[in-house]
Amino acid sequence: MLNLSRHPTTVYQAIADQLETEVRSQWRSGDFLPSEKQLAERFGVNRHTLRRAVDELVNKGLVQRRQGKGILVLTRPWDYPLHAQARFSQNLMEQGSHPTSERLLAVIRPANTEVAAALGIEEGSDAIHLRTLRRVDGVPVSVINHWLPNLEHWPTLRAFSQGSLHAFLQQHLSLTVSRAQTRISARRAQAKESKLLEIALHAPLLCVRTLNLRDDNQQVAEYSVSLTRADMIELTLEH
Amino acid sequence: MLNLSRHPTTVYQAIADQLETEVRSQWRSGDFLPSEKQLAERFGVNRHTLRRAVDELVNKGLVQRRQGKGILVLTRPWDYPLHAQARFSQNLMEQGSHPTSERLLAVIRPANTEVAAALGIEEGSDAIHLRTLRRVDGVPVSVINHWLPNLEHWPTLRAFSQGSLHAFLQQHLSLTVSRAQTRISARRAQAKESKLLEIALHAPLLCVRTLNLRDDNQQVAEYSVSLTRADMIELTLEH
DNA sequence: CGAAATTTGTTCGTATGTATA
DNA sequence: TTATACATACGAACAAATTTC
Repeated sequence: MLNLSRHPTTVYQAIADQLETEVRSQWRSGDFLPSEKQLAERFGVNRHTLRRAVDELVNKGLVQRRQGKGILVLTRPWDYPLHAQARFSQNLMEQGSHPTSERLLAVIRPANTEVAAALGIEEGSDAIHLRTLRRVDGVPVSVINHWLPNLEHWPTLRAFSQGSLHAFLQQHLSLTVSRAQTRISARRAQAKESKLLEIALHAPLLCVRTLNLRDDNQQVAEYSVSLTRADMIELTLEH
Repeated sequence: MLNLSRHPTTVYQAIADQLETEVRSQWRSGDFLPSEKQLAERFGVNRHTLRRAVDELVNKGLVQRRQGKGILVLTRPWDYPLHAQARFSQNLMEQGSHPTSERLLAVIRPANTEVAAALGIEEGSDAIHLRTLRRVDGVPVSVINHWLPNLEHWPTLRAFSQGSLHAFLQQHLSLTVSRAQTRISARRAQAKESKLLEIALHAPLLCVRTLNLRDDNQQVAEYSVSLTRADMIELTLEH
């Protein structure tokens, strides 16, 4: 009855495998699975064992428990090709210059420790803060926070609404910038990020911090931190 | 007895909070906690309840279970100050040339699809496969798989046991190599990787795929895939 | 080397609490 | 209010991995 072909280690694991297959094929985002009681009866196991199996799906981000309601399916179609076939590649040097971005936020706010250190300004002093969301084929892939120390650019920048920020700086402020340093790390998606990027809580994100200098005087022009869905994008670098 | 000050919701949560405090203050990486039986008796709860509390710490990546042994503490003091202060930086260009690596594996085996494509050989034909583990201050940070297409190097390479692979190639085979392409992605740690790197299951890993060419004739000399603890290492790139 | 003891992992059962419809 | 469904907690037993003797 159960698929025990690959790793027939435990009962709950076999049930988890079976449930994952069903969730990925015959259930859709927003659906609720049958109740734990029903599923336990169907598989002929104790409800604890069934719960342990569902735990696996919860940890994989495929379903969510809702007390009093049921087990919510989160499956997204691009969850299937876990292998890198369906990934997009992005050149690491193209940070901040994607024509497909939309602006989510544009404010002036005090710089925190990290931003102040990067921009070379005093902690708590004002800086321009933009947030953009980049999509590929309509799917959100990166949320990028940009900070700029030069407040004189604010009247112009607040008009930025979509497209490439670097192209905008060039066009409206005659400002050309180049990358001085790039730092790459990875971490799990937190609540806000998982909502923006439409992914599971704790899904892995690539984090790229870039410092951009003005070409003319080598002053810091922009500091950006991009968070990119690691299941969608791979960074490349040619030497 | 238990710290119920903040979220006194459940027994297991209160125990988890208490254990987390203790793990962060009085235990060190590599220690084993008292047995579940002892802890359950100490807190006056059933072993299931104690296990549910430890589950919380496992999910946070603070401890790891080892069947038959105990509960391993992984405390990383840099877990809370989410700022990257305590991180080590690694230049992205230094892939494969770390003097602190130890060899875990050295075999000849058929290349799978990915490796064959990278090395430019036929799928299923033999290649040299090395696996190394890199540590920083004794803490495992990267596991690296290296594949080399030239089987003539095997008699020499099988003697490689520790240190920098690239230095070894240079010294014993007069082979100098350079990076041609680098691809960077991120994913969650799977079971084997989390054990090797002593991190939580599903902890984020940076994955760097590098293609190295011989300097003399530009032939593919080595393809490597490194998996690095994202909580420990940050990749940097100066331009 | 092997048997026993220890420790974590899995599975059953039962009961009660809490959130939702 | 009642019924349903998930959440927590206790108890018992055995399996599997590791260490110890």
